[in-house]
Amino acid sequence: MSVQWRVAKRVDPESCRAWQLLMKFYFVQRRHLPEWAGESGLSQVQCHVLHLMEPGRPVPMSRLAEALSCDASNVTGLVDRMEARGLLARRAAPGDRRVKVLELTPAGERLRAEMLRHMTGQPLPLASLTADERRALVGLLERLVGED
Amino acid sequence: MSVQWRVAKRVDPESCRAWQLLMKFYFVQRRHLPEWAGESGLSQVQCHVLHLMEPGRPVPMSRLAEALSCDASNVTGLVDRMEARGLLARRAAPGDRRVKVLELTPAGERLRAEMLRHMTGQPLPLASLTADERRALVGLLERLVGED
DNA sequence: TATTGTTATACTCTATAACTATA
DNA sequence: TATAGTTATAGAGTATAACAATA
Repeated sequence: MSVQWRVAKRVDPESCRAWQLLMKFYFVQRRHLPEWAGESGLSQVQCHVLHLMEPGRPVPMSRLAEALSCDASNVTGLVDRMEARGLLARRAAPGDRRVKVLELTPAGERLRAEMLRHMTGQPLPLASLTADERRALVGLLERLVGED
Repeated sequence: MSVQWRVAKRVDPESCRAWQLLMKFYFVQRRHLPEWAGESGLSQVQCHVLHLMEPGRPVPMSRLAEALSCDASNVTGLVDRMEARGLLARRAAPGDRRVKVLELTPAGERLRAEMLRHMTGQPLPLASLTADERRALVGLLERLVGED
């Protein structure tokens, strides 16, 4: 870890400020996550699962563990509880009898849609931006978060 | 909840897209939070506490519960564990003998600085933006997340 | 009376290690 | 042998209710 290396890693002030604000945004959102769950009592990780599970797109358990950056044994219990609540279901995967894929139930799809509705509009004052500014923000975020 | 109300709440496509991307950003960051904790094994909520606790600024327990949107009884256990790890300390508050204020220890300050360093630069490709774009992003985020 | 923080309790989240079934 | 998922276990996070000390 030489001086040269540290100099090479030095970033400009705008990037530092941008990162400060992105971190702050993350924690502001984290604080308001209970509101997104609404009356349903979803936990943070359950909100994350619901966000990841798109209707009509089965997801193997192992892929969920990867997407959550958590251990596979964790996913077992998590899916147990969400399945017991009727939000999703395990199904056999064609081609490999070891894997189980997850699908949203109709109730799960409804709750997911409700959560997404709760998330949009709170708590940031997006309306305070002009139409041009919103377009610029979308363009920048597309570059950062990507399309996938 | 009349039809008029629902029409009044309708938002433009740019705002919808912006919200989709902001939500995605949140969950992308959430996934990478274990990396921010580095070798220290900090949990998500402990990272949140460290982010909130600025060196030299004592915080009452009740204010921490409010900032985390969680119950006061939760804060008791959380602070117990972080205090046991030597990251922060309870102190009596002048003027009101009911309240206890929290302060970072030197070890807590060091770990906080290390966490902030880990957070900046990962996992978003901020370097892919031009200097002008970074300035624009900072300006928009300042408006959204505010200064506080 | 109201507020700050704690305790007791119960449930959820999380990782580690050992295991089964399948590839 | 390696991989997908489960079980057992232990510790951390979380809310509810009841409580003590203070305002």
